[in-house]
Parts: sequence; C-alpha cells; structure tokens
Amino acid sequence: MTRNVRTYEHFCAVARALEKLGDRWSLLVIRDLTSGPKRFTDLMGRLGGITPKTLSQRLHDLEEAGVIDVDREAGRREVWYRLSPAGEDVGPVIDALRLWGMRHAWRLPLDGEPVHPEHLLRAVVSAIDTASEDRAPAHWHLAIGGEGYYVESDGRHWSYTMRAPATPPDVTLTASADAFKQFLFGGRTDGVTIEGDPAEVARFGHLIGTIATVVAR
Amino acid sequence: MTRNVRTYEHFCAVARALEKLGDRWSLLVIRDLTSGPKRFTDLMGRLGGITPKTLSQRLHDLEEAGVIDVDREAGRREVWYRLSPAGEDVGPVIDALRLWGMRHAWRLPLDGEPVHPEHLLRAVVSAIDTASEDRAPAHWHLAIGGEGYYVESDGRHWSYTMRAPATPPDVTLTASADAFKQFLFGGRTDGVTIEGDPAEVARFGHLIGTIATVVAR
DNA sequence: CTGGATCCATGATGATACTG
DNA sequence: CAGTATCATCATGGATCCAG
Repeated sequence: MTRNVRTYEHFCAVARALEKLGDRWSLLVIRDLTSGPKRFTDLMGRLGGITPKTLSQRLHDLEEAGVIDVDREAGRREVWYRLSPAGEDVGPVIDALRLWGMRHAWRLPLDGEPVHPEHLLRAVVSAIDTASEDRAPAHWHLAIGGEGYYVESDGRHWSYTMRAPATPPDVTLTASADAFKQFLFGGRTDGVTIEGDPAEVARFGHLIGTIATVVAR
Repeated sequence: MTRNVRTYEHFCAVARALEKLGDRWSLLVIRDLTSGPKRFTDLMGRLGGITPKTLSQRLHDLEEAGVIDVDREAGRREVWYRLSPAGEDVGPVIDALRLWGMRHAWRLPLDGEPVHPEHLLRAVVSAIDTASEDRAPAHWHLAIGGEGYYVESDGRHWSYTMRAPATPPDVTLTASADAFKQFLFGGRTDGVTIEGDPAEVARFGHLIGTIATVVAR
C-alpha cells in the first residue's frame, strides 16, 4: 500500500526489478504460478506458512506491477491468478535462484517439512540441464502421489512440465510422495515402481544422480 | 538476528536461496560488491538510502550465510568486504534481475535521482549481449567523471569491467557523469568526446542504441 | 466452503544522533 | 572509518471473523 516508501531510488535496473519482485513471498508466489493458473486457496496450500492477509496483499501488488493477471468472472465464485507475459519473464530469475540455492543453500528436508514433488523435480531437472552432457531426447512420466509429472529432453534442453508430451514415455515411475523423496535422497526403491527399457531406466537412474554433483557438500 | 523467524520452511531450492539472499538490500549489497571489495563507507555511499544499522546487519547476515568474506586486519582501521566464491555465484541471479528490470520496470531517471555510471553501463552491456548479434571483438574505454570503465567483447560475449583489458581501446569516450547520462538517454553529445576509428565509433553508437530494443516501452 | 478482511502483537526497517 | 544507540514507523504473522 505505502509502496512508495519501499523504493530504493537508485537508477539501476536491478533495484527497479527488486522494487517489484523483492518483497517477501513475491517470488514464491510467482514460482507457484509458473506451473499454471491457481486460485487463492491453491496458493495458500502450496505456500505453507503465508497468511491470507499477506498473500492477498502480494497478489494485489503483483497485479498492480503487471506481473500477474487476475480472472474475476462475474457470477463465478473462483478467482484465478495467472502470470502475465511480464510474469513469465521472471522465469530466468527463479531458475538462477534455484541453481544458486542448490549449490549453496541445500540441505536434506527436516522432519515434517513439506516436500512438494514439483519443487524436487524442478531441482532435479535444473541439475541435469546444468551439469550433464547427455541431452539426447527422452521423456519420463512420474506418477507421484496420484499426480502426473513429466520430464523431457528435446535434444537440447531438459524441461519439466505438468502436461504429458505427445511422445510415449521412455521411463515410467510410480510412487507416493514420500517414497519418491526417499528414492531421491537415499536411493531406496521401497514403494517405487520403475518401468521401461532397461537401458533407458539405467540412464534415468544415472541422470537422477546428477543432482549430487551440483549441490555443494 | 531472529533469522529463524524469516525462513519459509519449504523444501525448495528457490525458497532456500531467498532465505539467504532475499532480505531487503541484500542483493544490492552483493551487486555493489561484484565490482570489487569495498569498505563500509564505500557501500554506504553507493547504496543511497540505506541506514548504517541496516547495512551493518546485512553485512553480518551475508557473512554468516557464506556469501561475503570480511577482511579485518589487526591494527588497521579499515574493514574490507568482498564476495566469497558463493557470492560470486550470485552473479547470474543479479543479471537475470537486471534484464527483467530493463524489460519491465524501466523508466527515465527522476530529477535528482542519483545515477551511477556503473549501473548504466551494466544495463547497456546486458542489452547488447542479449539483443545484438554483433559479437565481434571490441574494447571501449569510457572515462566518466574521472573514473575509468571498460566494455569489451571477446568474440562471444560482451562484458563490463573496471580494469583496463590488455588490448588498446577501439573507442574512447570522455564525459562527466551527467553528460554521459544525457548522451545515453537523449543522444545529446554536448560535453562528450568520442575518439577512435570512424567505423568503430559508428558501431559503438549503433550498439549503444541496442538498449532501446530491450526496454519495454 | 472459498476468498478474503480485521484486529492485535511483534519483528524489521528507517531517521537521527552519537562513539571508539 | 566503522559502526552502535535510541526512538519511530512500517511490514508481517497469528488468530479470528465475515460475506457470497
């Protein structure tokens, strides 16, 4: 509201960007909108710890900043929030933060700390795309906790998506959210089913291990 | 101090990075250390608007986070702050923010708003490196307000530095800080001296104009 | 039930002055 | 030069409440 107090008044594009994106929670709201439009309560559920007051204010600020668009259709209860084109352009900022966080601020999940498969998978994909030379086309289907997640390489880059690519998967993994976490951090395959051509499954296992080469020990 | 209150407690590398880098002023402190070690008062001077209390706290937090190293030599008054290797790795985050700020949060400087040539030049270089196909080797020497700034292309990327490259400059520009600002924003060459091979000078003028293609209008 | 708004407590930041 | 001390203000979190 009193946003004019929160400017830096530097003539610098970095400061200017931080005036719009730098408030607490703002970049996490954008992070959670990169996978598609969400409602207020969807965001509340993902942004564990945020209060409705703060989320409401961030959404207003980001709308005013032109970073998100709000769909309020008359006669419909739900309000949908989605990234504007400017909001989509924040992607590289979030990717850079993720990579830095993996390298320099990584730790195993605390007991009881919520672990969302999407955050885990984005970290894995980011590690593979950064640290592996293997970019041959591939498509993995991961069914985690009943939700479908997809990882693919188009031959040049690895990417993460929540919609199935047109190609059939080379590897299919099925697990609960907790079993998947155990698999990633401990290599334990209890409760994890992996199917596919053995060579592709071996490649999958090897690439998943790439994350260890990115995080600082 | 009570930093444990300021965690997000998400298992997500983005949130983890923001816990260490996301406080107000933190990324601007890092921005101003990317051009080399600085003393407390150097930083106070560049970070217009920060209070000594906040700067002191940010420096402590960033030291504790492993992002900066502090040189306190016994028997010497000055304390020098410089980026640690983890701090140098924040560079891509700041570059991504700068590009976003140029695209989506740009405006002309307000009257009286301090304009540091370094911030201006970094924006120019970022624009050229992002939006121009011309990457042929070059070296520009800009003497602005008595300080030397250097821009060069190694044939693949444009970069900014405060130390002179080994090669002789293709273009030399001399101006006061204000005249340089007028030159960049209005194309006015009053008080600006430009020397060099005419073809290289023309190329310089053209590339400087690249910034207009990056910023959103 | 969703999508918030309101009230209060506390922590973070700012303004100003001052010190080893 | 490199901060600290004090006081004021603002932003955020926690809990609760409310309208459609």
